[in-house]
Amino acid sequence: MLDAHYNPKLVEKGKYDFWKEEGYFTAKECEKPKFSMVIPPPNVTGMLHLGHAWDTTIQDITARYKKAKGFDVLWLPGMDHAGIATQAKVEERLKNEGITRYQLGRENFVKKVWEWKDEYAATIHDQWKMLGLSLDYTRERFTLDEGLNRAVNEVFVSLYEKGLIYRGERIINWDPKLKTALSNIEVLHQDDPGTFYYFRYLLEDGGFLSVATTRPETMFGDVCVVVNPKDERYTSYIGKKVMNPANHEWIPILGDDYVDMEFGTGAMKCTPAHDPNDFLIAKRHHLSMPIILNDDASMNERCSVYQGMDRYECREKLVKQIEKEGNLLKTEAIVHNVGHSERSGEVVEPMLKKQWFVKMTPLAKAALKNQKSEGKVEFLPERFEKIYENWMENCEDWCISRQLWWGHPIPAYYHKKTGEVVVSKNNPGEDYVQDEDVLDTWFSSALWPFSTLGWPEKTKDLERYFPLDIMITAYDIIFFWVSRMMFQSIEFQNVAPFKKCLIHGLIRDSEGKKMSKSSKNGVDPRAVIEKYGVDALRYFLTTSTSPGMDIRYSEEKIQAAENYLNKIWNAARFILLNCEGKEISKEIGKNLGVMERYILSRFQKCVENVTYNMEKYEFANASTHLYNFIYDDFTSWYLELSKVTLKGEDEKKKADVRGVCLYILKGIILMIYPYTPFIAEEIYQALPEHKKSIMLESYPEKEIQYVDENAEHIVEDLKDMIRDVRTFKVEHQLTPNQEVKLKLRQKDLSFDELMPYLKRFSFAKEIEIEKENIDGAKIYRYFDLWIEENVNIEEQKKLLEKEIEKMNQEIKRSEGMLQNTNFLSKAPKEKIESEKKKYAEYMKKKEAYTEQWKRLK
RNA sequence: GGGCAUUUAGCUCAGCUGGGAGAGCAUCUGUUUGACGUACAGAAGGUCGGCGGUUCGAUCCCGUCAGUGCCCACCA
Repeated sequence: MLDAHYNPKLVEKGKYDFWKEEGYFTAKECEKPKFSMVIPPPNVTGMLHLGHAWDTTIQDITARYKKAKGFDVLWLPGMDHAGIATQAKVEERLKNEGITRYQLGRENFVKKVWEWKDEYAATIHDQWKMLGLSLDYTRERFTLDEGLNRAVNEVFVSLYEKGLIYRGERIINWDPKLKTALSNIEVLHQDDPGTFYYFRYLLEDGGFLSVATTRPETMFGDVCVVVNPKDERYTSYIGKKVMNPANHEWIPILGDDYVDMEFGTGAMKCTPAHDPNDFLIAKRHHLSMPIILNDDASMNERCSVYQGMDRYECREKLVKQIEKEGNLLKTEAIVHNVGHSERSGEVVEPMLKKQWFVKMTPLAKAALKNQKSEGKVEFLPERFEKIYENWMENCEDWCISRQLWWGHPIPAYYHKKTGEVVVSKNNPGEDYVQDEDVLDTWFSSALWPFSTLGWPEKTKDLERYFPLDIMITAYDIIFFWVSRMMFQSIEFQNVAPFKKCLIHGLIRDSEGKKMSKSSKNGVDPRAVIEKYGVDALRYFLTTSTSPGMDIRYSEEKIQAAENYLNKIWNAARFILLNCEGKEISKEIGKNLGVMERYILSRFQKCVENVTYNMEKYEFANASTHLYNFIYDDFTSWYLELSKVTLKGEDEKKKADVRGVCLYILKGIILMIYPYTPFIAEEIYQALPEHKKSIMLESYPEKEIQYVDENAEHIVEDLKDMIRDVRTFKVEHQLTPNQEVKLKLRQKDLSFDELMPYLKRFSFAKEIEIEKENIDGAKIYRYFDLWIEENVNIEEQKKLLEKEIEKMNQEIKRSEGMLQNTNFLSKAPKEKIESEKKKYAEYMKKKEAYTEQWKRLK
């Protein structure tokens, strides 16, 4: 028997290991249709946060639901080596020990990172377990494992051979702290305050040009000043020379359409090696491209006395020097967009460097074309498709080489003497050295949907489970990951990697701010689980918002979830207590009482609504339907009403009630099970008849033979009556259990079966049924319910007047519609019919109230 | 500068193709009814951001204005 109180800790204990050991998480080739997904591999950089918990719980619900629906479900787990992020963490740890990675050397450093990886993989496993994720551990992968490395090399070599990967010298984003190149999307742009400096550039034949910049230190790398050839102010200067006030070199004035005449002074300095636009201008005009920064963003040997100085220190000192020389015209405080490294936060420096790139145009084109075909990926919600496409349409070549040690080595080899480049899966020989860089982490993550299934081998798993049925992830990595999985899969598998893509939002703190380490507003899932249990956390995460929207963390809601689970727990306990050792009808549905017919019918509708929403991945809607059924129909009404029978003498009826209760209880816990598997399993195991685990059960199906509209109507009427009596008591300051006398006028409805219920729930001493009009002053409402108690006539009248006024308003509204010829001619038939019905209902009620009002003398 | 989303009860949010405004929490009143006080019964609370338009009818569709949040973008 279930304990008297729901205790999440006791309930959760041992279940995960049980499921895992029984092999319930393992996908098997079998007769069933397959349903496959892969976990977005978490970085091995640290703890999982609430965002992970949310993302994985949605997936777990999906996996468990599909399994219960009869699918052979594969949910493949794994982790990401997270190149930059992990390396940075390990370096930081070493720094605390006073060691740098250079002191360790590459090999030893990488060994240290593997140690780190093992440590954090263990933590992540613990957290997956804590969350109850039904992951197929027999197929777990790591982005840096051997098999995935084969996939990476295969893809790299293939793309290179197709001309879709190239090595080239271009302006890339340089992170001076981590000393590596970054791709465009690893740079976060933010508005920072800055200064716009206006300098005097002396002309060779007298006079000067005013040129403005926010980065004076880059002037050491300037090769010209550019003006728009259409700019009449400057046309005569083109071809002449000006003096760079930083290094006093004479540089030419060129004309180029790129320059915006409206902006600044209309004359722009050009630093080809440190600005993407300047780079393009320099290319057009065949100019030199001097680099002036070292890898740590200090000034290099081209910068005279500033050599070795940090870029900002140089900026400050240089401006002072120029000012001293009388060439600083003015300064202006501005706010401008500055790129920061996503990982280190450092201001990114655009730099001319030789790197490896993926040529995006052909790949993006194919991906976009696929989205217009039958094989398109269905985004949920739909709007994210546009965001994805928009990015695909505008993306630039992807810089994939990183100057790191932790990651997939680039399968490119250089001849020691000739420098010849060989791109190959194997080392071409002793005369060659391998490229020292590694690949962007996302290069390997992009292959995740098929590399984890064994590709490039033709494995059974790949054949059976690919493409995936759904990908579930947050909107902040659509560009990083979703888009890249798409074009790689289309390129190498000729098909999109998944059929659907369910996008969810981000979790925010209770104030609505993004959770982050720096603002220290992060909530540790483990603390929440400790306090409320994982089922409550899972329920909160998956029912608090609609698809695509952010969640605001709310401890109150988690508390509410726990209360809800306690409610289910107690309902189950009540039912089981009443069934223990008693006779239970096996076959329900025959000669049932009206209450049982009612609740069975309501339950079918609940199953229908829940299933409908589960299929659409509308987990919040599905849970709301279930919640309403459980709270209102089942526990607040049916279980209370059923006590009438259970306390009675009729053994057959009692057995029926027990049978119905068990049937519905089982259905309820099967529907709540994907959300809250632990409590569901616990209750399931307590059922008189059950399999070894709830994981072997099937999802409830709607059973049409139990739908009974008539029973629903009858019981709704009864509920109305009971509510009326309750309200009456409150309004007259009677205690709820105050005994009253009821008289009611029997009309078309047969109340006989309802009498015991009405009596018990109204605390009626007696109920008199009048065939005719009743002559009396104590009348209550339209059910023709008379309540003989100390009724304040004036108050009663007022209440009735209020009701009548309400009805009048409804009638007025309804009449307005029904007398409107346009409505009658244009509105759908059903609308008109239902409106007519409503109208009749209002009239009937009004009439009854009015009649009663008249009796109140 | 583009784009996406959002504005509904004190708070957090639902509201499914236009047809009588909902939930949870909070508030107030009452309840030792034998599953649950982590509960039960009731109550109060909203000009659905503003203004136009379409429609017989708009929280819902269109336009516009305003507030909020986010994403993208090479303006020195």
